[in-house]
Amino acid sequence: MPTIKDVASRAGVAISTVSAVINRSAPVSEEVIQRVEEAIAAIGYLPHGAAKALRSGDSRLIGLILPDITNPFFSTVARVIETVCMRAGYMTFVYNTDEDIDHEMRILKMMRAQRVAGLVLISTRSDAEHGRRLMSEINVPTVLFSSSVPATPYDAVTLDEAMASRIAIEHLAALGHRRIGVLTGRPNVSTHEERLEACVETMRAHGIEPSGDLIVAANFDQAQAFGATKALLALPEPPSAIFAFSNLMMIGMMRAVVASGLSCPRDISLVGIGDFEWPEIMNPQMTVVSMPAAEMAERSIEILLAEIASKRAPTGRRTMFEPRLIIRESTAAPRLSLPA
Amino acid sequence: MPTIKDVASRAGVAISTVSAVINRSAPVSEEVIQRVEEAIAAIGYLPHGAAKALRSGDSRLIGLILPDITNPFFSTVARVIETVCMRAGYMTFVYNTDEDIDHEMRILKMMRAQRVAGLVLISTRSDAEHGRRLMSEINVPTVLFSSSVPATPYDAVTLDEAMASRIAIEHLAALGHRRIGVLTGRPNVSTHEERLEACVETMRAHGIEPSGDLIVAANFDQAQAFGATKALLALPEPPSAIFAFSNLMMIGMMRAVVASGLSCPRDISLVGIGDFEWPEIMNPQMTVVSMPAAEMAERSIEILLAEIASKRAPTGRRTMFEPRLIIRESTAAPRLSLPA
DNA sequence: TGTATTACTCGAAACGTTTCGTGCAAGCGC
DNA sequence: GCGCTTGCACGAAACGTTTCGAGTAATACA
Repeated sequence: MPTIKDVASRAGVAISTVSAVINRSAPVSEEVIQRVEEAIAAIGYLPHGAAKALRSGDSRLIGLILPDITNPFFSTVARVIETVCMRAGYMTFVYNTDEDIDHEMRILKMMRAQRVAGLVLISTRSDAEHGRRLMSEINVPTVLFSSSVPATPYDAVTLDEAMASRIAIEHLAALGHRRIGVLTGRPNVSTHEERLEACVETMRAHGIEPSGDLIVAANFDQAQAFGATKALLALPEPPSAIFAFSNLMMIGMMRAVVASGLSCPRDISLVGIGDFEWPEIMNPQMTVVSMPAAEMAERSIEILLAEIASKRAPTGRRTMFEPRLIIRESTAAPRLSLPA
Repeated sequence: MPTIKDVASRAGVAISTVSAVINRSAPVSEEVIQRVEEAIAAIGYLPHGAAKALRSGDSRLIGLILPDITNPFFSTVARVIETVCMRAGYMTFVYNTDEDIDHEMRILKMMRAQRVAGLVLISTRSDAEHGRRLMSEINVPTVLFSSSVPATPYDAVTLDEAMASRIAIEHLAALGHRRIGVLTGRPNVSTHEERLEACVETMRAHGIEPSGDLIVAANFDQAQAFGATKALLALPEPPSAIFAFSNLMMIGMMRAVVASGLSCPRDISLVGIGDFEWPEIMNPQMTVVSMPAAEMAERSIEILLAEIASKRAPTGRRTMFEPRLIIRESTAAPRLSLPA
């Protein structure tokens, strides 16, 4: 591959002059610019990214760490971030953690080895201990996405998680449901904790005493949600509605309802957090709490790029977005309401 | 950030010795290895990727270029490739072309600037002219995925496209369909060309003369498939079945059927190429020609890594995988068959 | 007309590694 | 006891850039 040296000698100028015209970092005469650009085109020169990064100390690389790109929510996040980064002259590394904390740390290490200029991190845990580990492993501007980690100075972009639970439970309560099942995520994850707390609060506010039997952790996982839903449905007194904390768990619920020979919403109402791109092809069309994925992604990368550009310390601010309840077909009044 | 120099001075050895223990590239006494490893751990040293790449001439980077990571087919491809690469000590860049040929070339350029060691490319076009452009732009081992480009020396991993069309059309013909619509992709794409040719052949083999009215290009696109399907349905003599060349177009078809107030498979049968992860939550469950996405991805990256490792020229071989017809609910016998 | 300024170009150092030739001591065969 | 190999450690060069101080010619100012 040709180097800047080849360009220089072909154009009959010094290496530093070529650099100046490429980066427009110093005044160069029109005539020399011409010659250099011709030389570049003629030999097909492309600056060597690693050499540039090494010398300038700026990798122009950004890392995105998320649970699973296969999840449509995360893939749209990735697309948005990639697009914005490219426009700003950054390339992106996208890596999957599979919600495995050790793997997350391993990926963080790889990113650090690449000297990424910044990180958007959808972390798998959000307790203080993990926060400390993160702090020791991360030495670049970082924004947390869809989770907030205490004891940590990073900016965060999240949903208003409490509101998400509240509008879902209120919808169900308004329909007349009293026995409401909840498929939650996993302890030490802020989305889990905050949504769960708001669920309980909202139920109590509506005179429903949350029952431990009906609130089950399903790890944000489709298969676990399937199993948990079947178990819930097999209870002597099954819930008349179930609320799930993720889009994948919603799918698990629906599969379980089908597999149990029941029908939604006739036998059971279903709501979840996270929308689907083509609701009309689903059976039934799901009532969901939808989150503005693209807007959130855009905001997070904007915050990150601003922090990188300004070289300012993070503010530790949390930017929240509002979820929206979309009522479709999967929720209805309970079939027969038992006397309270 | 600490450098190898800091490690060296803390361990009381030369820089080259540190390098030798890190890379196990030369014999080092057990005692010195100890000291060096302690020093590394103590100061939290991580080799500088760009410096390594620059000096060694090996970026340990692999590029994956695909149409749209948001498409579940491609996101599973990306996951597989990322996983295999990481295991082999490579990092991956994943970029979306949006099926825009100029954007594809731009991304190729970025990849070249990063001096990626290899490329798996799901190209947007596959005519000879594009092949020539590719050849001039690509100077690293490359495997083409899901497309084959003539006049090009690259290895390719694809579906047996002819078989995909054949089994779909044969299924429809066996059910008794005579007026079969086809939603194709876009000219100059090998998946389009090969599938279309096989469609026509198979129809003729079954005594069905393909009609130009019923074969419409929808660009592999969901929205265009929606429109095309509505148009097909509004024909004076609408088809009794439609076959689409992609999973997204299948969704477009189903939406169009719903929007037209019709019912599948009662009023029309629908088949497509590409499966969905949770067919049972769809209405109706789709009959599809499924392709082994993960296996294909795995094979392609294996071929690429082998080519990189062996430093051998590509063989130009095409590895084909067999599609499989999965019959579910969206196909049935035509409602009333007109006399031929 | 002399001097300060500007516009341009250049050469060399530096970024953090790997690689290679060299040196040195110990062990070996004869 | 001598020369050879072997095992280990070292120093310096090189990878392809950017950056910076310095040099030169032309222009502007007084």
